[in-house]
Amino acid sequence: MTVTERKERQRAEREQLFLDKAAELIATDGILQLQMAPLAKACDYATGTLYQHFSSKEDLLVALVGRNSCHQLRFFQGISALPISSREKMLAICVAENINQQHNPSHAGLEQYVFTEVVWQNASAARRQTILANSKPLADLVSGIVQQAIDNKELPAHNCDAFALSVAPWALCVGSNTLEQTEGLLEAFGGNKDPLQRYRHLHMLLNGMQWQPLIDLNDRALLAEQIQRLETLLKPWFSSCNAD
Amino acid sequence: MTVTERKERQRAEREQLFLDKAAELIATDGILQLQMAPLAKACDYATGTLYQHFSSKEDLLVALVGRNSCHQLRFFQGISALPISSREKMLAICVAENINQQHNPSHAGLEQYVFTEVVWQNASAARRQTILANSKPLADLVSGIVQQAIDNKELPAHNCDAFALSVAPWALCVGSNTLEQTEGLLEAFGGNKDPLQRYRHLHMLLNGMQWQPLIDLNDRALLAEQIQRLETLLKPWFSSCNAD
DNA sequence: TCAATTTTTGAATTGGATTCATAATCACCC
DNA sequence: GGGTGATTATGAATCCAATTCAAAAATTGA
Repeated sequence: MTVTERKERQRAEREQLFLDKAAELIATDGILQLQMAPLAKACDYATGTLYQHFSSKEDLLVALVGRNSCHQLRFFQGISALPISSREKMLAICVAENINQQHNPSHAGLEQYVFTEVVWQNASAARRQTILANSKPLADLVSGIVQQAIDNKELPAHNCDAFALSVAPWALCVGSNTLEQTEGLLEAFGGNKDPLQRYRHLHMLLNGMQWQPLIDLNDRALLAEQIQRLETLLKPWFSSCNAD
Repeated sequence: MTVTERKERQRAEREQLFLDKAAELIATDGILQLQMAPLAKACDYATGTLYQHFSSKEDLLVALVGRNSCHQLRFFQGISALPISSREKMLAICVAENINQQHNPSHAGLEQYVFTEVVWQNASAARRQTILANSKPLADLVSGIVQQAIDNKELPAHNCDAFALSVAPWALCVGSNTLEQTEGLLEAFGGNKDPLQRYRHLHMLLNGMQWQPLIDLNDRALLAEQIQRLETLLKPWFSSCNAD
């Protein structure tokens, strides 16, 4: 059925167009300002057409986050293959997320918003299913790094499976994002302006997991150098992942 | 001005009524279903009256979270005074948050929602200011526990101030909540049904911070016993804090 | 008791998401 | 090439709930 295939492809292309434009509008005006009718108009389609792709505005937002996680997957796969220690890979994942957020500042806020009950429940079940399925390889990849560390005896299993262990750094990253994202929060409590702080905290956690090699938490220069090195390593690769 | 005072008091009482009823409606029907007009009606006031207290629906939601953090403060102050080690106090804070969430399941979701850009920016600046000011003593209290640990040489300062250190467990708790909150997320990746997992992760972090006494992460029975003990200790105190 | 002032009221307005009857396009067949 | 039924796109109309605001009610002070 070559006709059906073509239609399907065109449909998929249009969906990408909608998502591209939505991302663009969000980047310039903020999530708050995103409206369905103007978005459709900006893509030269009618409002109704937009609704043939997304069952609701929330559904579109979830789709947007889902697409980003596909990009992240390729990016993260590259990290997994890097010739660095398993512990550094885990750190690199975190650095990668940060690069991604610097490249697209509204994304962090969008992600936080999308996993909110209000938005999540208003997206279609199919869309939720899709984003979970898309994210699975990502979670597996991180679990894989943990498993590798366990197999290499760099990390004791602590009676947990690799996924359960991988949740700890994941939660820490998510939490750090949330706190930094909320405007005025950290400032109101005690001026946290150090962008390396989250990495210091992550290292604390990794040390606590006994993930070898342990690092000296007092050595700020070492941490700065390490993050600098990872960023330099990752940024070109990030650009190449986003070039298509 | 006794007249002005009385008016002010009545106004404050009405505000509490609105908040109580809103919490009740959210608890039964979910955040999604909360509507301003029915809420006002349920309190036997006109819609417009509601808007004399809250500049928008988002403003009301932020107020709701703010009020809860006042309750938490008294609860946490009790913890701070408990005759247990500083490390256990930090753990107890986390347990306390969980008790609070079990007692009021919609609260975790609400909190996540409220600190979202979309909601946060739609609340009035005054309200944001209030919640930050209300939360400050809470943050100070936690920082105080950290400081106490440093002073007692139970915790090395790692070149950071107490607040910066306290952000690490805070972020981990926030992140754990977010992940658990998102329906289907952890289930889709690898069945995490262990309610103690978050505490195990916290202990990993605290071990990594070198917060004495270090605990054996493999000893599940010990962890279960410790959490059990803290819950038993905290629950009566929680009830007495919510009894007024 | 009355007039000025403050507060409350809830119907009307508004903004924007979503729908759906109609029009256009397409795929297929003669 | 044109006719036909099926599929898809359109955007004005609908709907829903947040928000406003002119009028009514209550309060205050004289």
